[in-house]
Amino acid sequence: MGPTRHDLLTIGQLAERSGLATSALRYYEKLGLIHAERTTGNQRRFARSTLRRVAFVRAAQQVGLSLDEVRTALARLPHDRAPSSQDWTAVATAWQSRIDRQIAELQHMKAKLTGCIGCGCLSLTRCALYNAADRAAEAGPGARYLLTRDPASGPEPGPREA
Amino acid sequence: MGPTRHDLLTIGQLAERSGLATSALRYYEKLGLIHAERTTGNQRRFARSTLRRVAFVRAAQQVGLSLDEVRTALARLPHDRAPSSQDWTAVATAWQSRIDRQIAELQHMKAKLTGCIGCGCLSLTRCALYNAADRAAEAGPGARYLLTRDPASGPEPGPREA
DNA sequence: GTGCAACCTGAAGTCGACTTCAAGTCAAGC
DNA sequence: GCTTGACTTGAAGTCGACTTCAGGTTGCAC
Repeated sequence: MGPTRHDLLTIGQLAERSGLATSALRYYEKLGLIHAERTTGNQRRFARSTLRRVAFVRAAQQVGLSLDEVRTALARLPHDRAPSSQDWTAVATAWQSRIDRQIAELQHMKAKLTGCIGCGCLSLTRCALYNAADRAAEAGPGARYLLTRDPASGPEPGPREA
Repeated sequence: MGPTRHDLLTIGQLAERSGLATSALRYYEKLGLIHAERTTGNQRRFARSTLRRVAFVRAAQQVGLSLDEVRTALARLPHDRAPSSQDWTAVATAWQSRIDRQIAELQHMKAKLTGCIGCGCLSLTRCALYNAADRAAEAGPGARYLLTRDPASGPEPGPREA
């Protein structure tokens, strides 16, 4: 099954080449992330550039963006032609700082764990991990990947150990 | 509202002290993550140690564990008494390597972005980012945080640029 | 002994990112 | 021109981690 005709891909071909399911691609189209022309018989035909767009979406997801955020990011790139180096640099640096934040949070967490291994405590009053988890959890449900430490969460009346 | 009586906490008190909603605590109980005794009138009363247990759950979630995995992890710790230093060290080191993996993936992604900024390409054939995203996305739906690059995904018949 | 906040239950709803399903239509190779 | 696989649609289902709701009960201060 080589490419059937000129530059337009069927949804099946796009799926195969992008590694996504056709259902996902339809979903993306509904969200406005990608666009398809239609044959007289109402079947989708995707421009080859859609492959690039889809890849962009997946990459953005890996960085932690929601599809809604991806839509915004895509809106900033030129509509359906190749983005310039500048366009791309802006996006990529934004993503990098996002990644940096995520890494920083992970390292913070790791440092806490190290401390806890040292002390072996799991002490309610002393353990940094507890104080980390304590109030650190209002990031809502759903696709949280790694969130939120919340320093200085006010002095609690010290409880006895359990 | 000081602690009303001895060492048992109502669900409201536990909620306040742990920073979780009562609904979440009931949910945790249903999953078997925490345990409550009951008054004659069927109201929950939590041991003080539950606070520790809840903190453990939240900390584990931050590391990226699902509640189901947390249940497993909790099962490895002594039932409702303070875990020993050894118990804890085992868990914490496991978590650390998890964190390390996550960090590594993020750094991998970041490196790719840096490369892409350099080349400014968004080239279908050359850009590492595309090849990363290309087949990297079968981690199922839901709380994926940062996943999966999939090296060596077979040579595709090189497409022209879009 | 009464008022009311806090508690109880099970069922259903929510969110994001999809997948699955049913029932029908299109494209193209023979 | 017919068959068959790829496509179409909208609606509903899934998953994890909860929240919200409705309708009823308990605990405790006054």
